Amino acid sequence: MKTETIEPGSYSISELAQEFGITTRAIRFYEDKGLLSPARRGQARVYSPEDRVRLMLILRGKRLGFSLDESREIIDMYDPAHGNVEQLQRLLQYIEQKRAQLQQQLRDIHSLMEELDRAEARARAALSSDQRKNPS
Amino acid sequence: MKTETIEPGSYSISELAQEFGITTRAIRFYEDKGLLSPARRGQARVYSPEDRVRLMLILRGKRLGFSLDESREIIDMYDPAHGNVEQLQRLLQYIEQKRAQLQQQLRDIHSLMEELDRAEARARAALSSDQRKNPS
DNA sequence: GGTTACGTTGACGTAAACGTAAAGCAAAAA
DNA sequence: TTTTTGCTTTACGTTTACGTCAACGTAACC
Repeated sequence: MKTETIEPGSYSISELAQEFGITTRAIRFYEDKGLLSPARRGQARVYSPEDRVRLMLILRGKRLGFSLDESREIIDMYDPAHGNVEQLQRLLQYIEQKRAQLQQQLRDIHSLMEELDRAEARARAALSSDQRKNPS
Repeated sequence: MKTETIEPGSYSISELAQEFGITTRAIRFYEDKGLLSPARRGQARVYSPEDRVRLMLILRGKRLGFSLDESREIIDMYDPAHGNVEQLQRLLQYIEQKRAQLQQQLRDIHSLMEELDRAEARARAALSSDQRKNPS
C-alpha cells in the first residue's frame, strides 16, 4: 500500500521531493538556509500547505536564476514583518530594484527568443537543402 | 593620458572588463571554459567586436540564470558548424526546449511582478497609516 | 634606466548549492 | 518479532564561477 499522509493538508519530505522532482537533501538544505521551517511530528518533518507554497517560490526563484538568499528576501517580503517606516522605505526600494531586474530579464528573453527564431529558420533551411541533396 | 586602443575595433581585456563591470579574471575564465578565443598581440589578448558580442551574450545568459555551459551551447548555435541532418534535428529539439524554458521564465516573471505590485501596495498602505499615526 | 602600468600564467582559496555515503531511530509490515 | 521503509543527523565530497595573491614579462613614462 502507498504511504498516505496522516493529516490531510500536510506533506512528508519525500512527498514534496517527488512532487517537485528534487531531492530531500535539497529541501533540508533550504531549511538549513532559513527558507523553510516545517513542523515536527516526533523527529520527522511535517510540511504544511504554506511550507509547500514557500518551496514553490524557492523553485520559481531558481528558474529565474535567483540565489537562495534572493529567494529568501522575496519570500520574506510577503509576511508583514516590516513595522517601521525605514524598513518599509527599503522594502519599496528593493521592490523597485527587483522590478527593474525582471524587466531586464524580459528584454533578454525577447532578444534570445528572436535569435532562437532565426536559428530555427537557418536550421530548417539547411535541412531542406540537405533533403534536396539526399532525398529519401 | 588614457590608454587608447591601438587598432580601432579591438579591445584590451581591461577595456572590456570596465565596460561590462566585470573582472579580467572572469573574462579569462570564460576563455578557459571555451566561450571566448581572442587573438593575441604578442602575449596580450586582443578582443574583436565579435568577441565583444560573445561576451555580451555570456552576460545576458548570466542574467537569465544560465550556466556557462548553457551559454556556450546557445552561442555555438549561431555559427553554422552543424553540417549533418542529425545535428540539425538535435539543434531544432534544443531550440524548442530552450523556447519552453523561456516561456516558463516569462510566466514566472509575470507572477512575480504581480506579487511585487501587491507587496508595494501593502507597503504603501502601511506607510500611509504610519503617517497618520505619526504625522510630521 | 628605474619605476609605473598593464598584461601574462599558475595556483590556491572560496561561496553557493547541493550530492553522497554513513550510522542510527522509529513506525509499520511481514 | 524481525525486517523493511522512511526519516533523521553528521560529515565529507563535488561542481560552478570566479577571487586573490604571487611571480614574472613588457612597454611606456620620467
